[in-house]
Amino acid sequence: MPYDPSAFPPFAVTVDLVVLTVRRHSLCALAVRRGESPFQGRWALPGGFVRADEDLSQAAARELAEETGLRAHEPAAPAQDNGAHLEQLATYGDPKRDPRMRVVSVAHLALAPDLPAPRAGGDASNARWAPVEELLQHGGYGRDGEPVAPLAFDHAQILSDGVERARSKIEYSSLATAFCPPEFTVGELRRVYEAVWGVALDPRNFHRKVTGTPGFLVPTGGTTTRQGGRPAQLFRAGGATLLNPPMLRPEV
Amino acid sequence: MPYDPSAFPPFAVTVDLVVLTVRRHSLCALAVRRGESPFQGRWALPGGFVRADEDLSQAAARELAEETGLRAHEPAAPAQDNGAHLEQLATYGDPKRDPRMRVVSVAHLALAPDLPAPRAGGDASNARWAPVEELLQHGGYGRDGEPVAPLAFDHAQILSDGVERARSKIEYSSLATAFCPPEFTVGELRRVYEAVWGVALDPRNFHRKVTGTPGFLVPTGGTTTRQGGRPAQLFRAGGATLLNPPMLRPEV
DNA sequence: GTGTTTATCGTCAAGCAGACGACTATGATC
DNA sequence: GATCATAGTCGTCTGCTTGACGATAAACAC
Repeated sequence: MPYDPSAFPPFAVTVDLVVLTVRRHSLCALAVRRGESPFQGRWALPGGFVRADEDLSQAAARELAEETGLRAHEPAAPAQDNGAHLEQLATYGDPKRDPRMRVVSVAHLALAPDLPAPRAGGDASNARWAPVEELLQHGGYGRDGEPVAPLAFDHAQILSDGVERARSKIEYSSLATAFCPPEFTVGELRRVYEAVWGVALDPRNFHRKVTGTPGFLVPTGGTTTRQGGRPAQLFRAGGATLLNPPMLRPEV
Repeated sequence: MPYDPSAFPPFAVTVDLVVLTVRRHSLCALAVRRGESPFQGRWALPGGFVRADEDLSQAAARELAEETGLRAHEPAAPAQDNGAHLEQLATYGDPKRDPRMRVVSVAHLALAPDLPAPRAGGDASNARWAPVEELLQHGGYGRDGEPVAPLAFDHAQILSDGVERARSKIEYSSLATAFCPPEFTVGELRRVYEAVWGVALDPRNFHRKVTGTPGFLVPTGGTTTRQGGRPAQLFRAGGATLLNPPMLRPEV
């Protein structure tokens, strides 16, 4: 049976990125300022159209590289290099989500270690790392007193879903190491959990949990004092990707 | 800036459904036989094009109703009525996944109680409930000796992802009740877990766990002997949607 | 009545988590 | 150099949850 173009309505397909990192003890997301209508001048999640010959994950990795310079590695591969974790999040297709046309957006979630400065096509003033609470509180004010308008389109919903995915996934997987540099200390990993969950964790119990889980952390032999205080052992992420039993998120 | 149709390539967007139920102590999925090329005569997951004015979840609910007659309720709503649980699963967009054209499919996962007979547009011979292992083992043979060809398109991958989602989600949520009728016994719920996980669970420990979790099960006051043996209390699903601590899936 | 089936309650030991004391090793400050 | 602050690491104790499993209860089949 030949292909009948009239049998289906045409859609534009985009990828949007929730890029999360931990900066100054708080969970931050990458936001870019829109240069075009609609929502011109408003902050939005980075993203763009999927090309005709591209897979969705390829498109997400390309957008991630364009916005941050990060290479992505697939969920299967371990976080050995300095690339970012990238996984599909969810797809958003409300008919009215883009006033111009029918757009279906496949959102992806990227987790990266603390990065230098963002770049959006070389224009730093149009991209920034912002604490997720700041991006999600509609009508509040940012650190510099600038009024924070709601994110463009349905990006607040997407960001919220991405944050929730990250919060729940570090419970039962070793994904939190994606926020860390290749070598890190137990304390640095704990501060990642504390920033993502917004809670304080007991350093002693945390240390016992992560070092007692086989395959989670592999000591590299080195130590560091970059956090001050007593030198801490350096670890790499081990091969284990699933934490069983999971890390328990304290009740809030 | 006006809308420029040349700025993006057009896609067809479909929804595919992984409809799971528990029948005769085994996890089964709904499969339909394709009447058209490509993959004519092969089994596939039910699905169809998203209409021009439809949201993705609306399209999934419409397809579900067309194939099974089930009404869907959103994840937020409790499973009070006899509808099915429906949630978005993942999106598949490999450029070559459909040989005819560029199709992005937003797969959804539906969980339903054991149903009468399937109907695919009224044609029962072209729809069936099949154990998921049977649908996933490429080149095996079904119960009736009929050779089982691999599912069409990338539907084996989609089904596999849906089964894995269901298996993991009943660990930490009350989702297993979606496989049960509105009123059910602890034993029936246990057999759901056993079928989905493919393991045997201790009836006594299971009973202690589910009845000891506040808000998980609400006794209706009634009893039943439909399973034989001593009459069992009937329960409805309680308001709790998250199980904390989770039900532990035994190592296999 | 006896046996079978399923449901439900109880017991016990092992393991894990939360609370928290104690000690160690560095840099900063006086 | 002594003292202090900071951060890391090792233990201890208690309570809760789990897994294994014994025992009892209430139906049906014969």
